[in-house]
Amino acid sequence: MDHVARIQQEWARERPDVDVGPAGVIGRLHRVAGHLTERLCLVYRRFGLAEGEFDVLAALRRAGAPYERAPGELAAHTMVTTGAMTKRVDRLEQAGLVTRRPSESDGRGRVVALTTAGLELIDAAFTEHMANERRLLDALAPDDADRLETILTTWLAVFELPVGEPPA
Amino acid sequence: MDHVARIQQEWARERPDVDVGPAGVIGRLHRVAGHLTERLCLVYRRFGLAEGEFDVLAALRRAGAPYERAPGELAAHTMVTTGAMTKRVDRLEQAGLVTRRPSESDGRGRVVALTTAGLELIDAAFTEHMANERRLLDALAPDDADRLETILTTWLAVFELPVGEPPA
DNA sequence: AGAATATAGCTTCCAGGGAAGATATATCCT
DNA sequence: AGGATATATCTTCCCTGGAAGCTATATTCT
Repeated sequence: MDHVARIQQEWARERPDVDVGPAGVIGRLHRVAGHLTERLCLVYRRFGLAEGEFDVLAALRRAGAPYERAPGELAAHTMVTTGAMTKRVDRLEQAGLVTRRPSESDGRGRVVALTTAGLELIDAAFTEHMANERRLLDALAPDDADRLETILTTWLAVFELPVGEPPA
Repeated sequence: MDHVARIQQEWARERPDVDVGPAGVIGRLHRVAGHLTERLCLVYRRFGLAEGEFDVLAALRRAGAPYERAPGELAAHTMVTTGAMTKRVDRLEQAGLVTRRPSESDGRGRVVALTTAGLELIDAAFTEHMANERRLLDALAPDDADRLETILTTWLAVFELPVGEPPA
């Protein structure tokens, strides 16, 4: 009997007219996500990074050399608003991990780029980050992990590809 | 090919030395959780509530008549600090949905209680909230939903019951 | 009883993100 | 060409929560 099951039990007593079945899946999903985030942040912090900052450096690193992207692109990739991205880049620039310069092709645009220090930091942090995720996932049997990924992929598609992939 | 798969592909190109398999499950879990939160908040907002406020009212409602709990209890139930709870209760008190009075048995303690307006609001909101969760979950086949709950229960136990249930 | 410690809640300060608007540049249309 | 609209980013203000410390009350121990 876990925390979520206790909550469901209380609702069943207080509101027997309502079906609280779905809260079992959704409640546990949120709690698992929260615990995972907490554990992942421990590794980020060892490198002096907050979660959002790690995300930005990772998005730049994934872009490949010369490790550059526009702020708007970064915002879209990391699911935050451009206002939040401005502040993240401010902090990373302050820390000497990225630079910001005007775009050559578009006077409105800026280019955010990893510095050498930023590249080295994210490469080291990412290696440990993935090892950390591996350890966390090892709590599940491999079959369960596969099945979980399949089901989540299905569910995610409902939110992110609601009318089918564009026909290319 | 969803967003998470694209990210994995980019990492595979840039960092072929690292196994990015676990990011498939963990990344999708976080994204699904984020989308669910967004959808759930839409219902809360229809009742003028933020997520945290809904959680507090729900915790009070689940307690059963007379719908009272100590702030510290509420904080533990909803996984926030007592400082955050003080401010949530401030807002709910301001809105006339809860009252706050000194505890009779412990001079240090306070008792937070639903008002009639608070009780009516959370009962109406909870009914719609569960219908909303049901709709969201209906995107999955019933078998998948069951399997998902089972796997998440296993995983959650690793975080919340690390050394086994207390022997009662 | 009286001192030391523990507990409950609150206050203060700070960090992070969202929303809306401001600014500068680009593009489109006549 | 020139005005209207669109786009990219930044700025400002606000909301929420965390961390640490404060105050009042309880409890424990001598």
